[in-house]
Amino acid sequence: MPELPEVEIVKEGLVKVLSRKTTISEIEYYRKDLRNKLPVHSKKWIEKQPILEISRRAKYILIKTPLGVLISHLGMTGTWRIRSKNEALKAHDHIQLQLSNGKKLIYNDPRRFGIFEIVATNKMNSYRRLLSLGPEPLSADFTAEYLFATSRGRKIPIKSFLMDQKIVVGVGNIYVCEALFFAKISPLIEAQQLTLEMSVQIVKEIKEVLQQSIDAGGSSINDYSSVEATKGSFQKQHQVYGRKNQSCHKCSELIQVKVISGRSTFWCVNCQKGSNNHHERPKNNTTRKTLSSPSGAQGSGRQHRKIKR
DNA sequence: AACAAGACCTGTAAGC
DNA sequence: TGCTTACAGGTCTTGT
Repeated sequence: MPELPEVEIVKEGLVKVLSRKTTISEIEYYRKDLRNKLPVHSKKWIEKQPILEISRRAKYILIKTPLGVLISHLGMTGTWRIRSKNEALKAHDHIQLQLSNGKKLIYNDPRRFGIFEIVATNKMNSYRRLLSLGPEPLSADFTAEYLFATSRGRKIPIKSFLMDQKIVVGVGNIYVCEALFFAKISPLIEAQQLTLEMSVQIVKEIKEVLQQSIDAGGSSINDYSSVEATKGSFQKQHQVYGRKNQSCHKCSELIQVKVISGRSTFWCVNCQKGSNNHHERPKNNTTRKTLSSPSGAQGSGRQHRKIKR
């Protein structure tokens, strides 16, 4: 479920609930593992300790105390929510954090692709999952020059390249499709075919689409929601993701879908160049980003919600 | 080293 | 209606 914008929203939700004053008084598990075995002995590094900082690195949420850092990755279906008074546990509620102010935080994760680990604070710099991650896409380190240089000699599709967390973090299947649409570049071209000019476009559009999604509260498809259970709305602005056979908002061509390295990939063969797909017709670009104007975006009206009788 | 494909899980929706 | 299959926001491992 969660790419960088969604993880960022969840992290902000945790910031609102936790602080130096409000600590985690107790960590409780309702099963013994997610993707990793749940940490038992190191719980004491977190429990009753002052919260120094809550941050995000890539798709990981980090809750730092003097002794330990609690690490949460949401996998595909992980959520954190506040458990209201007398609320019964639900299916797939795996972890509960009792807070010093009486509130309870619940981690729910049907598919259990998530991660929940505790690392000694003084060993964080050698924590394996954060080693060899690429730059944050919204940081100044993620530049066109960097993308151009790292893509030399790489034959994998640009789409797969951008989803490689060693290259750049936080970009997943939704936002890579969206960013490539705005950059007008086919997901199929080899990474090494990028020109510097194309790199400029891609970097610009990745930053823009991620920031706009954060501003919209993320994309809520199926079950994603924030800690306070609010839904994001960015899915309403998706130009290609999840829009198979619907018409492109820019040129009306039908949106294509193809599996690339195991993930469904959506794009417009007409707007996105390099699909070894001929016509490069310089479409008169009247509608650029319909994004900022909620009035635009509609196009063909119907949303990809099922209306099943 | 680089790349593709499969594995890990469960729920939901589509297809028959 | 009910059974079967395909697919889902992400890593991580295995094999070529």
